[in-house]
Amino acid sequence: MRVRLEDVARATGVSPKTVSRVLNEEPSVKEATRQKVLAAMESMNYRPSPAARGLAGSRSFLVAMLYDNNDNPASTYLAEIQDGVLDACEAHRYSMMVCPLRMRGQDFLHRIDALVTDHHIDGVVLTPPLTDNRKLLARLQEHGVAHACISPVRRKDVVGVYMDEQKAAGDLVTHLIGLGHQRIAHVVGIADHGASRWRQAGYKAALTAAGLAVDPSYIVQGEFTFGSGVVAARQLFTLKHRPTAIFAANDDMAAGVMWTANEIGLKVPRDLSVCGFDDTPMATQLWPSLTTVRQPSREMGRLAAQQLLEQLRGRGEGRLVQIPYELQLRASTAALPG
Amino acid sequence: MRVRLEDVARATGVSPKTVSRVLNEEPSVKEATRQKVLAAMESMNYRPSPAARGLAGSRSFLVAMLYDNNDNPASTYLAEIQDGVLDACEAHRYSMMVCPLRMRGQDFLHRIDALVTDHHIDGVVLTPPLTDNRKLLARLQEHGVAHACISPVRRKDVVGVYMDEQKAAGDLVTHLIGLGHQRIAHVVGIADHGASRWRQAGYKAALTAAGLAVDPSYIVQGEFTFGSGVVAARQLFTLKHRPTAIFAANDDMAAGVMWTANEIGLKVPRDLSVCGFDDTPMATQLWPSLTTVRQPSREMGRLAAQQLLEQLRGRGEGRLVQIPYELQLRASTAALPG
DNA sequence: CCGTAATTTGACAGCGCTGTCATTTTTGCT
DNA sequence: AGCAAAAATGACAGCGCTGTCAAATTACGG
Repeated sequence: MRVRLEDVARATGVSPKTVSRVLNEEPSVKEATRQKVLAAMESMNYRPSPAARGLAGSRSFLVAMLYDNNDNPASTYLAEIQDGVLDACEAHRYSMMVCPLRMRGQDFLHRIDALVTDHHIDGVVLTPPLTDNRKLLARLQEHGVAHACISPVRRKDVVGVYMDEQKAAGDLVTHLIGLGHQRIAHVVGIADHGASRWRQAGYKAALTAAGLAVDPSYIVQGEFTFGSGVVAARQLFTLKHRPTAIFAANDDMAAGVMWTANEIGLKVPRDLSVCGFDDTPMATQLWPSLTTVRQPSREMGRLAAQQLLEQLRGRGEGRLVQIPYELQLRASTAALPG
Repeated sequence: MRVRLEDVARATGVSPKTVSRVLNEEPSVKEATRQKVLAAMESMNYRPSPAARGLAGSRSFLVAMLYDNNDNPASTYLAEIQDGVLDACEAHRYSMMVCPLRMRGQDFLHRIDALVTDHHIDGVVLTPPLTDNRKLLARLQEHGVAHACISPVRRKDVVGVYMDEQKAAGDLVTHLIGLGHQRIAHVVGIADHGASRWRQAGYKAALTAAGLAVDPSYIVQGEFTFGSGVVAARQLFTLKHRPTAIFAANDDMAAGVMWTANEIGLKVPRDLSVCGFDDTPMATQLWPSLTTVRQPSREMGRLAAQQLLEQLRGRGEGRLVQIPYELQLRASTAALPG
């Protein structure tokens, strides 16, 4: 049979309530009692029932990881974040649910409501592009559900992690400029994702800082997919003055660009430098290997969840942590010949 | 405030127990009553509390998706399966937990115990290579936890989905033979994974069927990773009679092979045909695009979960479904010149 | 050594649902 | 119409825990 809190109480000679107090790390328990109870829990291998705790108490010890299922079909990026979130949850004895949201249409707000009323979720971790959705954030606020964001930029009043993507993108483009490139194109991500905005801003800032003009015909819209990278590249390759370098807003699109270069017989990096963003596993598996920006996704997931849990514990704790990025200079970028 | 079962009961003029019966689709409820209750549930927007149901009843409406975290760091393959499983769960109003298992050492069995005692899991979906682990299966049996497998081959007494991987691998190799190749090498996956065994068996069978000898020096061990593909390829490329075609047991290793071919200046498919297995997104993103076998992972996840849930509903229902595979003949394989 | 405040502990009800078993209603048949 | 069997419903306790509030214990100052 299952070991219950009551059993631990009997074994220790205290009331169930006291055991409950120890379990929940409430302060008003004498140290000696706490030790006795903890020892008994340990030796009896007591494991509290999440269902009972959720039903009786105000907390469910459940957090959800939310992601957009429309623009992110099964990416390694999300899988890594999930891994990190799961890690942090386990460390704090929380459970995690994953919750894909179809962000087209409005019914995704109902899913939030369902999560909150059905499962009494204690908090959520938001991944881009959900972090950019005002309505979503507002609804969470309404429900009083704590949330942490994995965001491309700093936000006030929000805990989680962020990376200075604009600066990272800028550094990448500056690197290209340093290699002698002047005609540098940019493949933008999905328009209303913050990530697209900030990466593009970094691209423009770097050009401007180097005294180069921002040529609108060198900026083409993509949608973060391999296919959209192909389309964008084809468009860029028809330009009279073909770019000598292309910065794609993520690795998938960069892969599309490289694929298209192959298709029309351009040699990377001899004829064209290419760089991406994210450092997905693919980056090192492409030939030539892809210059990109490393996002430590797993770690970001872990940290975001950790901040969330900290906030849940202390109500008010939990910070917005900045994650350092790291340029990965690989074989897909090279000095402009001549 | 929350709408409870009792509220629905009061509104309908029946006892709570009857509403419970309707909720759980128990047979002994008069059709008229059922309709009344369902209508009330609908109009009051009643949503049962999973915590209460789990605590009071014998079912938790929770299934877990188990995967091996050691040999599968955040793959798209698993992400797609997870997506499918989640899909099926939602359709049946079940919740899903994800549960990575470190299959080295024995403590992963404790994690199973924990899942069962803590969360009262109703069933689990097993992904390879967990499906090959006898101890794991035995432990699940012990706990009386239903499970569905996503397996490379047919198994008796197990529900889930399977694909005839041996035949698929055979077809792929037969295709190479048809293109005129005779020196066909094989990069094997992790030794104790069923998938490795069956794919290798298919490779050998196809050679034998075509009257070709199986040359042990053409069979090299890999471990399903890109890096191991690189290592394997380097080894194969040092052979006196270099193979003209390489069948890698999955796409990642095939990518490694292609990368290495690039490295030493071999042109694919002119100098070397390469094929993989799985049809991950990468397959179409490589240059040249990779010939491989399509595994409909998402669908497999969905179906496996569906069979599991069917079994849970009917206790005894639930089948082992065969999934058809599909050869994807792409640019990485070509006829042997001369 | 006593009174008062602070600390620590416990009694008890109840979270929202389901299992068990008793009770009522309906059905089928003579 | 009348009876046994089957079908439908309900009463009630309790799943394992926590919130509330009261009781017991300890600490402290004079």
